[in-house]
Amino acid sequence: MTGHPQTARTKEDVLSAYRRDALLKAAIRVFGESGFDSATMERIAREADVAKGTTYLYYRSKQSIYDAALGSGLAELDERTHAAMDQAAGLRQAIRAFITARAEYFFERRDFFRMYAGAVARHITSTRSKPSEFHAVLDRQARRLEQAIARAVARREIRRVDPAATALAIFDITRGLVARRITSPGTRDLAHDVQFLSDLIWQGLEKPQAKS
Amino acid sequence: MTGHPQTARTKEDVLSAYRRDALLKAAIRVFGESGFDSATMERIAREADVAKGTTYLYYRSKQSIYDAALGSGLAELDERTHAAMDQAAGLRQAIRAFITARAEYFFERRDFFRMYAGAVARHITSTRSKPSEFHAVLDRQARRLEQAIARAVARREIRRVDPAATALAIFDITRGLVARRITSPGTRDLAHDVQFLSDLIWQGLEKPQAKS
Amino acid sequence: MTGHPQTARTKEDVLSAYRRDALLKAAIRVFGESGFDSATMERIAREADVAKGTTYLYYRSKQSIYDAALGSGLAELDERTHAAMDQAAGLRQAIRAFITARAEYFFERRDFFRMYAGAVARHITSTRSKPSEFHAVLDRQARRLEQAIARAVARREIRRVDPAATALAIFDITRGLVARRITSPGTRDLAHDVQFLSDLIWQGLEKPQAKS
Amino acid sequence: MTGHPQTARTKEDVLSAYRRDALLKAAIRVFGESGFDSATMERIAREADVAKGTTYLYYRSKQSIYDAALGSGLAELDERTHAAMDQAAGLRQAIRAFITARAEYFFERRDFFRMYAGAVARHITSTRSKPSEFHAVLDRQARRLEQAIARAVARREIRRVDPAATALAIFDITRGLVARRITSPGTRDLAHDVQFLSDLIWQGLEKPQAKS
DNA sequence: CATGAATGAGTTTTCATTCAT
DNA sequence: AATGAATGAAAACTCATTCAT
Repeated sequence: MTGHPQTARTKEDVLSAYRRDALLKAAIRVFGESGFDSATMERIAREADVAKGTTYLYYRSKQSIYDAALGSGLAELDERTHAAMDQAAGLRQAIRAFITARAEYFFERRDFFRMYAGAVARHITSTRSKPSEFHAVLDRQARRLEQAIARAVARREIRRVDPAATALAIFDITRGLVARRITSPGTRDLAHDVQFLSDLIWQGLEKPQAKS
Repeated sequence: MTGHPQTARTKEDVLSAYRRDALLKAAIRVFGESGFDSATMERIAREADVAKGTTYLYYRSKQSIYDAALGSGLAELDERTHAAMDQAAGLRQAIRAFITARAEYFFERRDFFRMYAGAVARHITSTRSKPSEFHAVLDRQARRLEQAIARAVARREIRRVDPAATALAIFDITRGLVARRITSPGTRDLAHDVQFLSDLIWQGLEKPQAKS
Repeated sequence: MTGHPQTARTKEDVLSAYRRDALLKAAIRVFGESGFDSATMERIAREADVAKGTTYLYYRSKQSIYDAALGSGLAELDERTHAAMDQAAGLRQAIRAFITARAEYFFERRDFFRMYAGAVARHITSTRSKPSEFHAVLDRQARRLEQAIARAVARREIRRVDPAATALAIFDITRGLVARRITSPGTRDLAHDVQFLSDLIWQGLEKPQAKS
Repeated sequence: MTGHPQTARTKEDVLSAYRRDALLKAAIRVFGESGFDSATMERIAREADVAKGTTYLYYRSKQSIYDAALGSGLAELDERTHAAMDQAAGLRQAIRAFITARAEYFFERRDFFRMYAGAVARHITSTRSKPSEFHAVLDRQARRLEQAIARAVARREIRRVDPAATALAIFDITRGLVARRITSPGTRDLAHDVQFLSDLIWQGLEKPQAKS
C-alpha cells in the first residue's frame, strides 16, 4: 500500500514459491521413505524447515500435498521422456530413449521413484476404482510409446504386435529395472542393462528374418 | 503331560491349525483390500471369526501376521510355479508355464496379489535395507527361472543373454500383466495376453536366424 | 463359552451400563461447565475415570455423547413434568406443577440445566435450520402445556388466549427463573418465586371479572 | 507531535473509528452466526475488509472484540429501550414499549440477537462467577423496568408485586418471543404477539377488580 | 499503521496391544 | 485358550496470536 510496489510483491512471491517447492521436495522424500500412510505431516514440515501449521498454508491436506508431489514428479518425468523420444530416429532408438530417460530420471530422484512405486501399488490396492488422476497420467505416458509402436507396425518396421500390450511390457520392464537397482544398489553399469533390455524387446519385435 | 490323552492334544492341534489358517486367509483379504497401514487387527479378527485378542495368541503382532500371510501366499505361488515349470519341455514352454502359472494363481487370489503388489512397493519404499525375508523369497523364485535360462544358454537353445536380467524382465512383465487386468477388468482373454508376452520374450531370446 | 453362562454376561452388562452412565454424567458435567466447543473428550473421560479411548467404545463421537447426554436429561425432565402435571386438578394447579417440577429438576441437576441452556442457545445460533431432534423434544414438552391450556379455554376456565403462545411464555419464564437462581445463588425461597410467577400468569389468564 | 498537522490526526482518527466500527459489525455477524468458539478471527477480519493482523491493532484478543461487540449492541439496545419507555404514559404503555422496542431492535439485528442469546448461555455456563460486565449490563437494563414497576406499585396503579421478579419475567418473555420468531420464521404479525404478551402480563398485574 | 505468513498448542479420533476374567 | 474392554500413543488438522516487512 505504501512503499514497495513491485519488489515487495515479487519478493513475497519468490519466498512463497520457495516454500511450496521446499515442501514438495520434503514431501517426496518423506512419502518416498515411508509411503502415504506412515508419512507424517510433522516430518514433512520439519524436513522443509517450517512448522507443522505452515504446511497447511500451502497445501490443503495430506492427500493434497501427496497429489501435488506425485504430480510434479510425473510431469517432469513425462517431459524428459518426450524430449528424449523426440530425438530418436526409428522405433529402436525410441525404445532405448524411453527406457534410458526414465531410468535416469528415477535414479536422480530415487525418493520420487519410491513414491511413484508406492502410488502404483496404492492404485492396485484400492478396490474402489475411482477414476484417478494418477491412472490418467500413467495412461498418457504409455500412450506415447504405444503410438510410436503403432506407427512402426504401420510402416512395417516391426512385425504386427499389439501396440498397447507391447508398450506396457516396456513400461513394466523399465520400472522393474529401476526398482531393483534402487533396492539392491547396482552392481553393473546402468547403460549396460538398458542396452540389454532394449535389445531383448527389439529383437522380440523384429520381423522374422526370411529364412534361407 | 497333565493328563490329556493323545486324542485331546490332537483335537487342540487341529483347532489351532484351523485358526491359524483362518487368520491367514482373513489377513490376506484385509491386507489386500486396505494395505498394511489401513488394515486393522479388528477387521482381520472379525473376518476370521475370532475375537481381537485371540489374534495375538497366534501371531505376535500385526507385522508378524502380515509376514505370515504374505509368506504363505508366496509359498503356494512358488509351488504352483515349480509344478508348472517342471512339466515344461524346453525353455519356451518353461517361460509360458511360468507366466501362466503365476497369472492364474494371482487371478484366483486377487487379494493376495494386491497384498503382494503392496509388499513389493513397501520393499522398495523402506530405505533401511534390512535383509528382508521377502526379498529372499522373491529372489528364490526368480532364481528358478534364471537357472532354466542359464541352462538354455548353455545348451545353445537361445542366444547368450544375462540369465538373471532376463528372468527379472519376465517377472516384471508378468506382474504388470496381472496388475493391469485386476485393476482394469480385462477385455480380452488372459491366455491370449500370456501368449503374446511369451512370444515377445521368446523371439527376443532366439538365436538370430542365419541370414541367407 | 465355558463357565459362567448367565452371571458373567450379566456382570459385563452391569459394568457396561455403569460405564455408559458414568460417561453420561461426566459429559453433562463437562458440557454444562464449558459448553460444547470448549468441552474436551479428554476431560469427560477423566471425570468418568476412564481413558480417552474408552469413551469411543461407548459413544461414536463428541457430538454423539453430547446428544445422548442432552437426550437423557430431557427425557427425565419430561417424565417428571408429566408426572407432576398429571396430579394437578385444573389449569392453575397444572401451571404451578409445570413450573415447580421443572425448576426442581433443574436445581437438582444444575449441570444439566447449564447444558440445556447452552443447547437452546446453540439452536438459536445455528443458522442452518436442520430439523433437529432437539427442537422436536422441546416442542413436545411445550405441547403438553399447550393442550392443558387449550382445554381450559374450551371449558371456559380461562379467557380465550392463544394456547401455544401462552405455553411458550410459561416456558420462558421458567427457564429464566432457573437461570437466574443458578447463576446468582438465590436469596429467597424457590417456592415463593414459583408461586409468584404462577399467580402472575394465572391472573393474566383469568376471565375478566364481571364488573359491578 | 511528529509534525502531523491537526487535519492529519483527525483523518487518522476518522479512519481508526471507521475500522473499529467495521470490525465490530463484522464481529457481531460472525459471532452471531457461529458462536464464540466457532467464530474465527480470520473470518471477522475478512468481513471487515482488513487483514487478520490488523484486528489485533484494534482489539487485544478474540475475547476482547467479543466483549466490545456485545457491549456495543447492548448499549444501542438500551438506548432504544429507554427512548421508547420515556414516551410511555403509565406502566401498561411502558411494558408494551419495552417489549416492542427490544423485539424490533433484535429483528433489525438478528445476528446481534444470536450473539446475545449465546452470551446469555455462556454466562449461565461459566461456573466461575467472575463479576462479568455482561451481567452488570443486563442488570441495569432490567432495573429500568423494575423501577417503573415499583413506581406503579407505589402509586397503586397495579397490585403489590415484586418489581424485580416481574421485570425479569417480562425480560424472559421478550427474549423467548424473539428467539422463536428468529429460529422458526414467524407466521403471524409481530405486533400481534407483542400485544398478546403485554396483555397477559398486564392483566396479571392489575389490581383485582372489586367484585360486585 | 497494515499486512499476512508463520507458529505450535490443542483437539478429535483411531487402533495396536495388553490383560483380567 | 478365548474374549473383548481398556488403554494411550500418535496423527491430521485448526486457529489465536505474533512479528518481520
